[in-house]
Amino acid sequence: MTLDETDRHLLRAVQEDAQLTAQELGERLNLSASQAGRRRQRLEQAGIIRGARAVIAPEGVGLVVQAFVQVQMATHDPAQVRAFTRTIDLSPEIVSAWTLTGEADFLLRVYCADLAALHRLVHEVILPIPAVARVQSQIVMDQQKPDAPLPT
Amino acid sequence: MTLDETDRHLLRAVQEDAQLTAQELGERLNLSASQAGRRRQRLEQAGIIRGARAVIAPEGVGLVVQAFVQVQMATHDPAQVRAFTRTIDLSPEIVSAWTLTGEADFLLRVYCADLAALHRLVHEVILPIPAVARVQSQIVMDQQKPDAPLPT
DNA sequence: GGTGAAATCTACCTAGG
DNA sequence: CCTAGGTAGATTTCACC
Repeated sequence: MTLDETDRHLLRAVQEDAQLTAQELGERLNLSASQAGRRRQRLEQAGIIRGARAVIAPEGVGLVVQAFVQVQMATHDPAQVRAFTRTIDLSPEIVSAWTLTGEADFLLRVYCADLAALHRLVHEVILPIPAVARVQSQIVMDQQKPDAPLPT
Repeated sequence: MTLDETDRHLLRAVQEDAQLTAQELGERLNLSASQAGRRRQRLEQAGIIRGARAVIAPEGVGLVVQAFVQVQMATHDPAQVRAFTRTIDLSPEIVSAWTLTGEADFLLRVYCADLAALHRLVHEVILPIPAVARVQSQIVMDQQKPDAPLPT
């Protein structure tokens, strides 16, 4: 699918606010409401706009500790790694997990109620998994740039 | 503000899909549409629901390389660091940036069109900044757990 | 690009604990 | 008195022109 400059502008707009009406979107793009709505719908059907997520204030729900946890595996044996990815799936504090190139095999993004909860997650949940060799957690002190739109 | 179990259930639901109608939300929560809408509105006004963002498929807009870039600073002098944070703000490929405890001072999340673009960002944009001492970038191979709702 | 029917939101109202 | 459910007018969407 080919995107023109107006499409890219639309994608930036809905990433900042998914609740814009077709009317408001049209004003930003210098389009009529019907054209703006039509373009948005086309991008949804093409799978480029995947959906919309509400943004929650973590402090509002008592999650004051954010951290990134790097995990190095002792083995790459699929059966062993599977026990680890299962734990990822089942731990609600782990909201995102990526496999990375380089020395750290996994990067986890976690939200906890307090430092003790983070400590428990690392030492009682992640480290005891046989496939895990080493864990390093870094606490987020400040978010300098908060989730900007993708560079389209 | 105090949240009951229904509020937490609502927050999980709108994080998965912010476009749910009050009707649909009510069905999931065993509430009438009017009550579901009222609760959502209350959580918005309390600032717990901050808004909604569209989720874009990165590949759909030609961004096939995702990476995390760790940056260690040579100095903590505010004026020097400022030049770095300004670059963060001005670089569209850098979508998120956090300051962390531990050896790496900043963690950047970046999206690029290709490996060459990532290489240029690191070597021609970030590394030349005087305040920057060391940069290590790790490319995302796979997203194991994709942005789950916050554990509420 | 515009229009109208259908659906949605939201402010207001009523009932029950 | 406070919370839940229902209703009607205004707003938004979307298929069609």
